[in-house]
Amino acid sequence: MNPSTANIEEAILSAILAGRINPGTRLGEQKLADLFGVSRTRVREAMMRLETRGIVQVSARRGWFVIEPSAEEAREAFQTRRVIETGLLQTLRRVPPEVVRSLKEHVAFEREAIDAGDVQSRACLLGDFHIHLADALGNRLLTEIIRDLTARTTLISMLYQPTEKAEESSHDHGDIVAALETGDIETAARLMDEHIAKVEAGLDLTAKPDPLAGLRELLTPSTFAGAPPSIPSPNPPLGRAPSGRRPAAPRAHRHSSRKED
Amino acid sequence: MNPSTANIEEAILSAILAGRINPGTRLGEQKLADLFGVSRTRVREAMMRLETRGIVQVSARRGWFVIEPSAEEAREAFQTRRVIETGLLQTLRRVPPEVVRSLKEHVAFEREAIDAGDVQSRACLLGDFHIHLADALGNRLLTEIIRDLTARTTLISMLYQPTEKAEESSHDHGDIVAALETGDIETAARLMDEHIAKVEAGLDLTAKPDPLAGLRELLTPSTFAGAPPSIPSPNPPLGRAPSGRRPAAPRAHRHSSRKED
DNA sequence: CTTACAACACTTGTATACAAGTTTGTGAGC
DNA sequence: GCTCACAAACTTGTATACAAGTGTTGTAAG
Repeated sequence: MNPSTANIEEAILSAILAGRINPGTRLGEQKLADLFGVSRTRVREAMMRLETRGIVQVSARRGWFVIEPSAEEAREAFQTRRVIETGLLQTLRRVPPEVVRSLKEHVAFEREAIDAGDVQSRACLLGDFHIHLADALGNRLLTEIIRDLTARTTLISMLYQPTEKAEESSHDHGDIVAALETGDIETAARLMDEHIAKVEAGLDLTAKPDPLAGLRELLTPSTFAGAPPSIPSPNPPLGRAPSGRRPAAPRAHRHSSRKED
Repeated sequence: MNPSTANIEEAILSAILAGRINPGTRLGEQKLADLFGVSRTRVREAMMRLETRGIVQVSARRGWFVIEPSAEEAREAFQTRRVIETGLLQTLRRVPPEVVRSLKEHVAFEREAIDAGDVQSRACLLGDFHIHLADALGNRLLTEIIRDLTARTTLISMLYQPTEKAEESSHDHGDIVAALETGDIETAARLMDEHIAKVEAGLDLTAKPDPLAGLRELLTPSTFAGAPPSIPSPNPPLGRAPSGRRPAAPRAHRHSSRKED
């Protein structure tokens, strides 16, 4: 089968929603072209579409990178989600019983994944809850918008969230569904607002994302004996670059390895 | 200067927001490339970006067309706007005085354009009101979303609106601003909901958009003697001024479906 | 040992050529 | 006169070649 640009787009987006692709990841055109068995042209199309959806960014002649939202952009994304999702709930006059059932089922799946410790499924399901909720309105346009926003906030969480609070989120989801079941839309909207605000508050937006995070992650887990004694450690809050942020290069600048022994 | 893809994108989008480009207009790659003095590649990029934003659609090997939303899609677009814009207002806790002043000024401009009979400015300003309002939050992401949605509903209005009710819309805008000025956010949100609902209700979504509208429009205004006796005109008269300017794509070339006779 | 510099490999940006499909125009046959 | 078949013109789809930068690395001077 010959993957279309939509396939490529979708593959990347769902990988992001599932948390398999980190923010800042470089997505080389040629690599992707080889991977999907098409020419660069198609990959480029997909990347440009993803760029207009706010998922990736291009750095001129350096490559395509999964976005690394700044603190300001993170705030905007969460505010946008609060605006849209509370507005959505308030528009929902009544929730059909089968939708409630479907949502309850979804929350049950969340719990399952959490209990099983399945990190991948867990992240995917937690984001999917909001998409499913949007589906309740049956508005494809709105669902699409929320889907893109969810991808964005998922990436933000990966950048700034010190610890995942999956259980708490799932609990919130359960409360929202419960309110919907009793028909108390107003409460559901309030709970949603608080839920999103809570997720945002759980982030550490003051901490500049570590430009070496990718490398560090690649190196630390391999705890075999031959590894260097200690990676310098997640540094204390270092001063932020004053003028503009550079799209973090995935590879280290140069290893001025002054290791002290 | 060499127009970038963003320039092309923006040129087309603002032409749509200003009502200079009708839904269904064909946008040929080569024509646009010649017009902007670039190769097809750049035009293609711009079109694909606009496609992901829901502004144009491609019909395989036939061309790019400005979207002609179906009745169902129209409903979705208006519902989405209601959800987002009421949500936005409710998020707005207080409105800074200078924003209120700016909005009042904007409404004054609307009135001016309406009184002057400037159809082009009028349509542009009426849509721009909502974009300005979104600006009040200072959330660029949300503003961008609303901008795209406004483009979409502008096109829908061109397709389905039998008569423009510019004065009424501008009046509604004034009421909303007045409510904001007194700090009565709740009322502002309600007014906005009613306003958008009213605009939607003013459409005739039951009427299938005339696939020959473009052609008919091009032919009817020329009321010279030698013209064919009468264009069949299956629909009640649509009174759109010819405004003999030529759009970006000179040919309004429609895919003619089967005609009833 | 550090630093400056130049060459190199690699990536995206853009145009162009050709393939594939659609619409339009033309003429033969009835 | 009308319909149908077929060819020509035109349009988008896709790949490829080359141009233009960017970051890295090797090397030599201080």
